[in-house]
Amino acid sequence: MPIPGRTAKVLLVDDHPTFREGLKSVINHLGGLAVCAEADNLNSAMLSLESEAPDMMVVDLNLGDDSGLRLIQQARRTHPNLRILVASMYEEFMYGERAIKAGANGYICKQDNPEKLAEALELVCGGDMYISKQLANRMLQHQASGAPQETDEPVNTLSERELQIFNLIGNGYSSKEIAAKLHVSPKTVDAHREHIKRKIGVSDSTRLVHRAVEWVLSLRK
Amino acid sequence: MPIPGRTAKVLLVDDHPTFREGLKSVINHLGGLAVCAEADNLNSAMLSLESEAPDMMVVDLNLGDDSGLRLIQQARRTHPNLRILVASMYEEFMYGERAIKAGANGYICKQDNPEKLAEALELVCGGDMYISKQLANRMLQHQASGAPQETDEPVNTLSERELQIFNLIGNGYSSKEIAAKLHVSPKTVDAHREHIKRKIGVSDSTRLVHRAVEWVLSLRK
DNA sequence: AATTCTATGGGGTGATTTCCTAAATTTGCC
DNA sequence: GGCAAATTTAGGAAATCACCCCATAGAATT
Repeated sequence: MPIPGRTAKVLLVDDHPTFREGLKSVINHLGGLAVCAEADNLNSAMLSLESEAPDMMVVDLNLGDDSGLRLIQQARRTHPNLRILVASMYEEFMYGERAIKAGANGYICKQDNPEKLAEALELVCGGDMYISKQLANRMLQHQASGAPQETDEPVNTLSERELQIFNLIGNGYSSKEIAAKLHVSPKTVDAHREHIKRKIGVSDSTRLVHRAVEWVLSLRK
Repeated sequence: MPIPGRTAKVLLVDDHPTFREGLKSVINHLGGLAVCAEADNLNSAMLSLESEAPDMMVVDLNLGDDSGLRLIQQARRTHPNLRILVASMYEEFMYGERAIKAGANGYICKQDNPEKLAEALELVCGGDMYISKQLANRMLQHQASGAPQETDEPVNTLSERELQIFNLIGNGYSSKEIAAKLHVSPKTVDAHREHIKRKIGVSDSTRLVHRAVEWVLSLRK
């Protein structure tokens, strides 16, 4: 019984109508929850938040143009008590931390079965967080290691030099090339890379490149 | 009335249970069709083809390890009369031609609305093809010119396995992770990476990741 | 003045990449 | 059917890189 005394209203935000259909089916069989509106992009989701005043939002991170994280940030700012559950097709370790920092209350994968989805829905609707132990631990470690965990994108905490290198990585340059370009030792670039990795919270260099490219491409649009 | 005189049996193959739920909902409201089995990977799908003898299969291309195309090929070989409809999260022009060549009878996007899905289901189940005019034209042109499409992106010259790995790289997975996902040696993945690099013309692994991420992000419209 | 942050790099170990090679399988073609 | 080409698989060796700890010096902050 997530919201005492009445049925909780849920807004679905996903750009796949058939997936929304499935979500609706699961939610309506759950009891205590009812879908009150649907949206397939950031703007119509924000409008529905105003007009329908839902208690909870289930949101995909990839709304065609990747605006899921921004939607979470905006919704969290304007609706502090809204419960937000992320349903992403990507594994938790890829987007989980960013989603939680943006203001989500829980994260599940679309690959998860309906039982897990139901569990997450009930917990998040009841006001609890729903994240895996692994992610919780990872976030605690990042917290403990002094990572400046603002609601901001971690990119903003990079120093100028680090941002410059992050940008070059995102444009496809190797460490050696960056070193040559900046007239410093490859070891220096290496050190910067390590710092960047710690700041944005990735564990290996494959994902550093991935993030960097993602970021660079997000600037071009 | 797709199959005269009786209800057509449909097998759903998708690794997102909630999406399957949505598909089921649409299909069961359609009349003339009924879901007889579900699967979330290549092997269990092939087993269901044997045990349930469905008339039709609705299949996602990205079954966790991206084995959808291979499933279509195998299913087409062993079940020549099976109707196969692809429901992919990627737009038709990216995977459509590959899917049809592998043996599919139709292709829709998960972003399409249930009406279009219903239309595709009925047409394909009735024995027709369901592809857009654009794709049909493109395939005819390729057929006519005979030559491998030089004007196309080099990505299209990748073999199926190579494309699968390219895609996983673009989603941020390391070679080791890909090897585990595909149940092959990391050395094999490395070899594929080398081949891919040669085909798309990049010299080092940083740029390979860069191109892969770029490509994957370009798939999300 | 002390501390933290930033930029710069060294050193060493183990993992990864790269290159070469090669077998089994599949595919395409005549 | 059968041969050639491409694909998929993977091993070994050498080169490279990632990733850990560490150090120095200047700048910024407190």
